[in-house]
Amino acid sequence: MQTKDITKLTGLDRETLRFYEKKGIIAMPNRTSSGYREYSEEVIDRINFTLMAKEAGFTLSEIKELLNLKESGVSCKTGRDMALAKITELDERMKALRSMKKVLRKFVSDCEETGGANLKKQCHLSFDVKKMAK
Amino acid sequence: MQTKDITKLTGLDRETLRFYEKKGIIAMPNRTSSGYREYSEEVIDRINFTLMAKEAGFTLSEIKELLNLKESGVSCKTGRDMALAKITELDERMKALRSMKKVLRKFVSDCEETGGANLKKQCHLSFDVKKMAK
DNA sequence: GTTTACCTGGTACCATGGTACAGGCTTTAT
DNA sequence: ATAAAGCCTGTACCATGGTACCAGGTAAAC
Repeated sequence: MQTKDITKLTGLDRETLRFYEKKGIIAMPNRTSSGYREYSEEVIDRINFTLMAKEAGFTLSEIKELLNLKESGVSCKTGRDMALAKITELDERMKALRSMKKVLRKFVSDCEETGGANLKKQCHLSFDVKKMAK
Repeated sequence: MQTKDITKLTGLDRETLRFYEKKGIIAMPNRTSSGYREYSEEVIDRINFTLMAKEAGFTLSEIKELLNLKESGVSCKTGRDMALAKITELDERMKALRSMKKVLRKFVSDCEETGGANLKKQCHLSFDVKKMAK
């Protein structure tokens, strides 16, 4: 598979692909005799993982670390501990997502009650996070 | 309340506070006769909201937009639609968090089965997102 | 056999979200 | 009254995560 195929399958563009290669997210692929990159299927999974992890709020260097756990020769216990720490982070982030969603839903329902009046009058986002978190 | 008080209550430092002011996240506060900033309580809520929204994956300019919905004179319907769009984004993001968590938990349990062997041997993160999403 | 699409490396540029001075005034503590 | 702590504006700098362009080589289609 060549660059073009990967861009089609992942939605990433050529430049981003090269950028991820430089950052160690994807391995340096084999080359054809003329120097073109020849990717294996595996890269697709790595990229999909990367996109998901990014959406989940991880940075590229965290993602790289996770992707390379296998090759890094780190002990199983260390790897496990890292994963557990990431899970804790995810739980924190989920809490924020839920609070945020609650705030937005409240806003939407306030809006609907006014039946289209100007926002100034009745609807407003409550920023009192402590109250909303309850 | 002065700068110092706000930094104590929010954990943000002075520079970041000024940065948020410049970005329109927090309003330009009143000043004492000597030019010192004098904040009202409201700013605390705005900052807490901002921190939560950031954790939930929103950018500062999205956060600004949300915080200023009230003052922006936008119609209720428009505001409502914006909020609904954000909720959809949050749902997408939550899906990514859940997939990610599943991947990490699988990894942890693989690790535990090996009883401390080297990572290379038995544990590995599955990057096959499609498979994991099931 | 040439046009067109695609690839190469290299470098420069961009926005976002801060962080770090510098140089100077104000307030508080000793 | 003088030092330390705090605040002011302004500018410069930083990392992250890309994006865009350049000059040229390659490959496929017509």
